[in-house]
Amino acid sequence: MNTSATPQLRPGGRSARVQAAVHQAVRELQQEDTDGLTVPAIASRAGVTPSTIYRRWGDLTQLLADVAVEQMRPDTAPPDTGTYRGDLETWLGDYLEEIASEPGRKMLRDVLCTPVPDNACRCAEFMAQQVDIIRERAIARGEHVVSTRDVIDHVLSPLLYRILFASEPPSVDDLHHWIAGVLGHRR
Amino acid sequence: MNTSATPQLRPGGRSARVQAAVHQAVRELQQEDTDGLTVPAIASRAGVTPSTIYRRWGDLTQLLADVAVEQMRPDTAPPDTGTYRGDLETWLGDYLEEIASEPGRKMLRDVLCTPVPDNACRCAEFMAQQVDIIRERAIARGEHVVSTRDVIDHVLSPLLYRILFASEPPSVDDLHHWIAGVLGHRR
DNA sequence: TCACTAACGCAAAGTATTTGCGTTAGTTTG
DNA sequence: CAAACTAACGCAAATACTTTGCGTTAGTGA
Repeated sequence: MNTSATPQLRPGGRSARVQAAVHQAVRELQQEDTDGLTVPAIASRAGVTPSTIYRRWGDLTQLLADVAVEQMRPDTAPPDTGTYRGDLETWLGDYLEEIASEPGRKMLRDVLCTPVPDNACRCAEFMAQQVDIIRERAIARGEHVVSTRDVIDHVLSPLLYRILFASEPPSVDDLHHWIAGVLGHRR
Repeated sequence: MNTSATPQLRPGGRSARVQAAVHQAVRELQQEDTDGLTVPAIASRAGVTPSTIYRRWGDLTQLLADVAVEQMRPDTAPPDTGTYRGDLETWLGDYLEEIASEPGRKMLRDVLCTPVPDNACRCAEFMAQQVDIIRERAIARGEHVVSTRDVIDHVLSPLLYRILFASEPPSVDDLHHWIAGVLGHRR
């Protein structure tokens, strides 16, 4: 029932090994089978029994959400292009490309579809962190910056709205237009 | 397998009655049971067999998405408060309250969690229609308006982003701030 | 080392999902 | 209007997934 990734180290805890095996099994099967992604299949691949997965994650959707959140965790800081605007355009461009792809959209759905909102929050924190890194770097350069909140409200939000609700993902031009918008008006 | 609501009228089609019964059963059970919302339960309540539902909708998630989309369809035009800003603040305020509630968030999840993106698109169209009605009314009054696209990008998008990804829904002040933002800057 | 606790494996029981086949209802054609 | 046609439906058997009780095992603290 523990959907979080933080293992509580009480007497009988043995979480790390099983969690790693199950997560890896999910990632592998997601690439191969595309379709037959079931708890028994994951359990078999991970070398555990289905009941282990059910007891630990509850059901398939929560396991998939857990895996998706981990895959969304940034593994590196946004590339430094030398300017605030350049950093935003580059990182958000890469992010757009990644999240607009079919596996990317699947990951987003996996995260959003769990009844517990915690997973989506963690993704939001990841994204805010990246925007913050870009912002701090710009401040160190002496550039004029806007709040991370404004970047999220007026660039990341429309970007994700389009990907989730529209039939076509936003273009890079849309993205640059939104960035120009937040950089243009003050606060 | 026909997940859309438009019934194609070929020889053996008999869709309308069963669809209505199943949709109503889902809505009833969603209020009562909260939890035991299964295909067999829905089928029993609707007076059909489970196989009917599986053949027609594929699985529970697609059925729930279909029902959620129908519940999101606006039944009335946004109230006319006399001004563009007032109409936006009132309709978006009501919308925020509705969609930030637990059943509202559940509906959003149901719509977004289906692999076929068609459902979410229809919801986006519903929302755009409402914003457009408000806009046309303002134009008829001779008011200065902004594009529906800008309202969606800079008001609706952050609103939905917060509801989906943040731990707290946006406040009415946030909403008014976003509306003031789009009404303030040109285009 | 020993006691303790939570997680795990196993297997049986309980549900949900899929599928083949016969039947029924709605549509089109003559 | 009647006959032919087609897709959806009901039924029931087969399959697959999920839940649960109980004994065992591995990690933790004393």
